[in-house]
Amino acid sequence: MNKDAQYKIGKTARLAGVNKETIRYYERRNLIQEPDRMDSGYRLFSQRHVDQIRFIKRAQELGFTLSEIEDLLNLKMDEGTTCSEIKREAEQKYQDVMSKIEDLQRIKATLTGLIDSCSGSGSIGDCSILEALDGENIFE
Amino acid sequence: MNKDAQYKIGKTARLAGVNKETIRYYERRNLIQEPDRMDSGYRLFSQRHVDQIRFIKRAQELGFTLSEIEDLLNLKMDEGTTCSEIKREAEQKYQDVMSKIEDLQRIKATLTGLIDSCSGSGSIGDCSILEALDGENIFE
DNA sequence: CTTGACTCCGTACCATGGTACAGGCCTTAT
DNA sequence: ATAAGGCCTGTACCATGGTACGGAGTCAAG
Repeated sequence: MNKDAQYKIGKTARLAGVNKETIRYYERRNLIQEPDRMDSGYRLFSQRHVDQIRFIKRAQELGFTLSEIEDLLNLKMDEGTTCSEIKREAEQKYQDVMSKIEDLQRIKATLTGLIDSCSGSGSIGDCSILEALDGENIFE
Repeated sequence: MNKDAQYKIGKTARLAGVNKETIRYYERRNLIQEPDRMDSGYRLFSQRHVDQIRFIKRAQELGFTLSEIEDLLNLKMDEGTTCSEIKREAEQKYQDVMSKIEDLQRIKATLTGLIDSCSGSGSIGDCSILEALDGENIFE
């Protein structure tokens, strides 16, 4: 378990739980540091790279886009960054998530209304769901 | 207000509240019937087309993708479709929306936890948000 | 030393929902 | 009759987050 172990891309991908192509893609997008190279040109990644890829994956699970994660990583690397800057990013993302939830709640309410209005029997000539979608009054 | 009025694409786009290119795109995707054509090749749309484009837009606002809307339109056109089939689609979409909401609720809770854990002062060396993203234990 | 597995790079492609030309023809108002 | 504006097609491009492929070079185990 050498701290300075170097992994080729396949092993790195397995350790980080992603596809090899994803790693190359992250490298192109500058989401990870350029790896060392063997004489042959093979990439050599360190444990830090693996950790960073996992960081990216976790941030994605929290709804951050890769661009936002890039910003986050830049903040993370910068000695001058304060904790409050990071917190502000998290709070911004919290607001984003909240507003997505609100959008979906409205959609859900509309769907509930449509579903309740539909008897579920008969032909589509009388379907109140289609009528509502045809009309102007869905979001009243 | 002739029921059989025929509009060229620009007017149709204004009436339906979309971009001209969007109409052509919907036509390519078979989301609207092929319009009549003038001798010159100009498309001539009817009020029915306008209504259909609005139908599509409203269904989109409810979270249906264009592929799903295509299915919905096929059901709508088919005389043999029953109201319960339409209702089933709506219920399926309701489930989709619910599960998106649930995902976002979990994300929101995680973000809340991270934000609360962060004092907001100090340098990033001590930032509990970054620590959590570095660690394994974000989701509990 | 051979052979299979691995890696390289560049490019193209996937889905999603459009938008933006370019070059040329058509319509409409004056 | 002419000019401005609208419309045609085909193709390329936008963002997002990757995945796939081909042809060539490399590594490692037996």
